[in-house]
Amino acid sequence: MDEVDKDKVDALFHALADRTRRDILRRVLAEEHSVSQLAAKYEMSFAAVQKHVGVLEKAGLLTKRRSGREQLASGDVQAVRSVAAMLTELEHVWRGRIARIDALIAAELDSASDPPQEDRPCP
Amino acid sequence: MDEVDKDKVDALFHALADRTRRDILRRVLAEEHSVSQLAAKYEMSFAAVQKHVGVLEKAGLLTKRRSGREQLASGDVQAVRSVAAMLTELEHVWRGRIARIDALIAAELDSASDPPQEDRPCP
DNA sequence: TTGACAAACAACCATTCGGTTGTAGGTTTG
DNA sequence: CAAACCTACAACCGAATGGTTGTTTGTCAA
Repeated sequence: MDEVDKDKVDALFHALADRTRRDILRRVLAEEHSVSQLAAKYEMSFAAVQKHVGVLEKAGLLTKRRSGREQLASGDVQAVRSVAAMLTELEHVWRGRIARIDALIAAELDSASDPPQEDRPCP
Repeated sequence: MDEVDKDKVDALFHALADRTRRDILRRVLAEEHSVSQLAAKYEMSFAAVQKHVGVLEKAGLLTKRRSGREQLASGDVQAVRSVAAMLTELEHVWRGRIARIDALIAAELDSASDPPQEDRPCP
């Protein structure tokens, strides 16, 4: 994976690592909102919400479009999917481990049913 | 959602928002590793890697088990799945928006094929 | 028993983060 | 035009983050 890609992934997860930003993302995925509309929903300054929107935008999780004097934010489901895909890939890594463990167990069972071997004078 | 849950989610995404931690998680999902084994893979101090492992552990993304003088870390795929599930839920929110838009369009097409209405003296 | 290795933990430092206030510019509306 | 509104942005502040070094404790091996 490229350095730039890693920066992108860092930005995506970091953007999602704040509850206010996750809430904003949920709203703009469900419907377009102006920054003011969003700011009205939270007990913090307009500038703070504006910054959160900026972080989500830089991460690519949301896009803005101008409409008169308002800036309308809309969630980008593709970016959300790309994050989900990374986690799925991690799950595949785990599946590989389980597959290897299963193979080991199978090999052990096999050898247990094998004909007696020369180095087994134990009992 | 509970406050404690939000703390948990914050911790999960924050833990994933660092490339070194994502790499560590990939390794321990594929196979158990001692902290020393992990530390050997990165160009940073043992203590730094130890901290990263600690962050992943607190987030619930990995568990440690003692073996002699080593501490073996193993990835928890359930935690990874829970994060993926949250993103899927976000995608569902977006689907709801699309469904509503489709409904609107359908309604508009319907009214276009409706019999002429009283307030349409335009042409 | 004495080293050598693995881990935990504390203290410190520079940077980033999440929040604030204040100022300035573009757009509607009266 | 003037007033109100929406947004952008800079400067600042306390807290958290990611890294370092150093010390301590527990475990294995010679």
